[in-house]
Amino acid sequence: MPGRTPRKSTDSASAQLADFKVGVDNVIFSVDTAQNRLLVLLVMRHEDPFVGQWSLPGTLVRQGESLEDAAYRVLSEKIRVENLYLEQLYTFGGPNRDPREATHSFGIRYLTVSYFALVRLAEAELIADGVSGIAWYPLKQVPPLAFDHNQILEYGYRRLRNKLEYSPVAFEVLPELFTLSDLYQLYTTILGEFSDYSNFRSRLLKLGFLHDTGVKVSRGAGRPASLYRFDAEAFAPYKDKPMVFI
Amino acid sequence: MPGRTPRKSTDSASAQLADFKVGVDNVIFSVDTAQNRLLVLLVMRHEDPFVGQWSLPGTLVRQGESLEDAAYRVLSEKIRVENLYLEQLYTFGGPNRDPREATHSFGIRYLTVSYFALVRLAEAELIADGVSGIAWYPLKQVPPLAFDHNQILEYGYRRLRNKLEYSPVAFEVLPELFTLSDLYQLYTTILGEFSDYSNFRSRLLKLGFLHDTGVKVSRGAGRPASLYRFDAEAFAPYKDKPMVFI
DNA sequence: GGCAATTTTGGTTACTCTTACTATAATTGA
DNA sequence: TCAATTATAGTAAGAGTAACCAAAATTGCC
Repeated sequence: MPGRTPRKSTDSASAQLADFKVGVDNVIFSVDTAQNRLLVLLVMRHEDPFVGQWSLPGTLVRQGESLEDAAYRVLSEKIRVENLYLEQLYTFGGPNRDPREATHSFGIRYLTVSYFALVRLAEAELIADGVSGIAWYPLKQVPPLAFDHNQILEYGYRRLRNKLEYSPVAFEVLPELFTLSDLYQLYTTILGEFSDYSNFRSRLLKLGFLHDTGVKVSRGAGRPASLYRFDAEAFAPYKDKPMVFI
Repeated sequence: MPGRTPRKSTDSASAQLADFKVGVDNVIFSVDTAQNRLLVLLVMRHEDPFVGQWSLPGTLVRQGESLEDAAYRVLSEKIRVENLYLEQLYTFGGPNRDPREATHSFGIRYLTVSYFALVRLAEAELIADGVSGIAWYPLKQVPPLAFDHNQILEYGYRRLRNKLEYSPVAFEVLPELFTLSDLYQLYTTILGEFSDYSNFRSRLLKLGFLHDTGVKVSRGAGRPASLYRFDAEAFAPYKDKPMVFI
């Protein structure tokens, strides 16, 4: 398209195109039902930019590798996990978001595609190799992170709050068996106070996708609670419907 | 981190990293209230891969340019528009999604960050420069597109349907002044039958963010309808609340 | 063992919202 | 002027919600 680009440059566009390295960074959440805390997985950096600082687990994308493959690869390098929920979050690609852009060769940009993941704490075994620091951090205690990772984390947390309201992601982070109180605590710690416990119970139970196993557990004082299990099949009718789990 | 990469390769990671060109592609929706059709903006390709085929308006990202800037740049090259809603949609970056990866130099990958935009038809003047084909296509009549753009479009359409249910994006595509029937038609053409018109009216009106201008318009037979205006301030209380506009 | 505190569970009641439907008003076209 | 059409208004039954309350089953302490 000759003669119409509104910028300070020639029309042979390739002259001014940016070259990119592409990374993926994972925001991996879990919950500690015992202590009732939302956790996020962080890793210590051992390489050049931001050495010694905590960061989201990420990697650069390799030749022939899809973005999602790369996301799974980092994950599998850090934790051994049975089930996990993974979805793409947001892409950060502005100039100057990575210090390597300035130091390295000429004009390379660093773009990152962030992914959002949920895992069950009990099923996620951290891979400690002696060298790399890796830890579940309570969200409230997350330190300043490398790169723009605090921003990415904030983005992931927003996504978590949204998804919690109208999709059954709660059951991706809760243990396989959980009490209704666990479920309620999860909602309140993430969304804040939002409903009476008693009403929450009856609403959820009426929907019919929580099955009472009959097993009772006692945690400290009080009447023992029933352990429930999420029934994905029974949930199916609500899939893709605009339903709100307040 | 020496000695732990589970792949067929050396540890000096940079050897196997992919190099990327990054593009943005816009899924731009509007509605024709007269004919009651959902429209998407397509452009004819004049360059090498997929010459002569329709595609989403897109471009490659330039040096120093942010992703969003690039999205706005394409947009402003194609249409002159007063207001517009723009948000990032999804990033497609798998290998082999662009034929140039095979033909061009060694190992370059093409990644695209897609954006989702809504504009008012009356306020969007298409920029015809004699050369480039550009057109509003009714969604149902979209032909096979270049690259994986049909997939991106499908993704954008899904986003539109979702957003329509719990956010006031309808007022981004409707004209400034609209009748309640316009609004209802928009919802039904995009979401399908979902509610009685009478109930839809009273529900929306009770929420209090639609202001009756008092002006009446007559379109063919039937009683003239009032023109309404969306009041963003009055809507504010519902912002970020899990409210469904079914 | 008994009692208080605690937590789960199962309600009740008033109120709001939704749904399905009916009726009336104001226009156009024949 | 009348029929068709579209907008607007309202109503009644039923479903769902919110704010409570009470009983049941445990722990911990005396």
